[in-house]
Amino acid sequence: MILNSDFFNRDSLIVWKELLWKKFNFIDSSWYKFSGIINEVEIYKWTEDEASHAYTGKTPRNKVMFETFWHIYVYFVYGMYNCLNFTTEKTWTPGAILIRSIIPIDGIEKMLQNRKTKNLSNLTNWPAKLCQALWIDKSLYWKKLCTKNKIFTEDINYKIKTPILEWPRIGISKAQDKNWRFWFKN
DNA sequence: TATACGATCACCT
DNA sequence: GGTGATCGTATAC
Repeated sequence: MILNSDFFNRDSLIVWKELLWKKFNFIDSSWYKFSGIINEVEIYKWTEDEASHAYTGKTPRNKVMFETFWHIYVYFVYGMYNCLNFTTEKTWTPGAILIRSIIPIDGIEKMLQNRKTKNLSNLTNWPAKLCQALWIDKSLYWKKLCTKNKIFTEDINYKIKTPILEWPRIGISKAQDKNWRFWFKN
């Protein structure tokens, strides 16, 4: 079952729980298919979250968080990396879930090529590595998560068996008291 | 118009 | 464990 607008049009603190163990699919411009199981996320939530890009208000970069849910928010960091987010929560309520890690399923050959590595365990297990492996960049900004756009999330009826771990988010200097990073071990 | 810095990673010791 | 790479964005002037 493909996850639709109703799935993302909810509180981020609810969406993340159901997003773990879902399958992320991305088919690139040459119809090459990538996919993987989402196993680590972080939540960025208005308005009480100082670490969120949306905290200080709407800007050209973050406006997709304000104006949509069920869409892609890609941003560029540290001069060389991209990070992938899904927007959540109703329009004008900016929320996003950062996809920090997936367990690769389809397209592993090309992921290895894109990342210039032979190390499987090092392939898609951090946000910027994930984008390198799948060649995700700002061209996906504001795309809707649906099959027509060849980028979507899918419920494949995995039952969560592994305990979910909560932890402070990574690489931020503000709002470190929030345990809004969630993941499970492979 | 100028400046400082970040939701990071790879490579070095 | 420490550091350099590298540039879009926000913010200050």
